[in-house]
Amino acid sequence: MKEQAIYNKLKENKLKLTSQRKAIAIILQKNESKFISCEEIYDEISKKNTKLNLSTVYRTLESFFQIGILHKKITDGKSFYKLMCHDHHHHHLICRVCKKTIPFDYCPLDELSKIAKKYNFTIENHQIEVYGICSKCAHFNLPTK
Amino acid sequence: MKEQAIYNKLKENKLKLTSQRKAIAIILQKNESKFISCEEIYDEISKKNTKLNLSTVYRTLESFFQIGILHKKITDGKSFYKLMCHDHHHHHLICRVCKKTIPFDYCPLDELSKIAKKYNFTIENHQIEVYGICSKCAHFNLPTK
DNA sequence: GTCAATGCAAATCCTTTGCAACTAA
DNA sequence: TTAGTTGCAAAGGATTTGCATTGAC
Repeated sequence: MKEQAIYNKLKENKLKLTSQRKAIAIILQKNESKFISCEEIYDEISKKNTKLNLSTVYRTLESFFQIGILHKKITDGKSFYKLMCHDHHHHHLICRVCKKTIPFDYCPLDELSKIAKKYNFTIENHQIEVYGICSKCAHFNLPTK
Repeated sequence: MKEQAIYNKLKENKLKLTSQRKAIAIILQKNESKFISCEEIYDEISKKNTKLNLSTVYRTLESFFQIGILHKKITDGKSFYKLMCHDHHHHHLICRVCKKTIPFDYCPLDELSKIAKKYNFTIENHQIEVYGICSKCAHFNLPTK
């Protein structure tokens, strides 16, 4: 998702384009390929230029999420966000060391729908996540936690 | 998982069988088909008979989880647990209203493994969860959040 | 000018921890 | 007897909130 696309989305949703939101959007873009936490974003911005408050980061990420430009994901009781690449539907391989995500197209939704139908269950959404170690981190061989 | 099986597991792992752990095991069994939170377990026990402390519940569930008799799952920054039915590998349809889980056998792990191989990614575990509304809750028609 | 967004500090929610007292084995 | 468990109260981490001030439109 490009910077301009983000700004347009904000406008569409009547959210003002503040300097803080710009800064956050830029960090999100830089990390387009991985989930990052509020704190990481906060640190990366405040160690450089602009001053901003942690709660602003929380509020901003939450509104970005609500207008549909972010993926959100909670691990170990902590929230992580990632820019939508609003292309096609996909799922991820997620490296537990570097947190990088590798998207893949495969999705067994047809199969899942059949199963749901059998139980009269109405699917609203689904999550398929494959955790492990990416090739670059393979040599670290860190313990699971 | 039966009560006795739980007690055996405790013994195997040199965990003492205390009255608190018994009480917690019983509640877990009563709720075998759904994920429940520490607080729910705590409430259900303390409103009746035995007195016990919330931190005991936290500690107990965590050790139960560590010896492999519980599934753990974090939603909205809150932990939920559920007894393992230590049968075969499976995934769940999860009702967002009543939190009930419907297990199903289908698992596309072969397909996921192929994908992982392509990226030299080593799979450690995977999660497939299908959220929605079960047939019993269908008429509630509650908003997503 | 107006209303939304921000900073700040305090509050909240869930969970963990230190330690002394207790209890299953 | 004694190591593992518990209760209690206090601490911790992540996130949220109230409110006065600021800033985008």
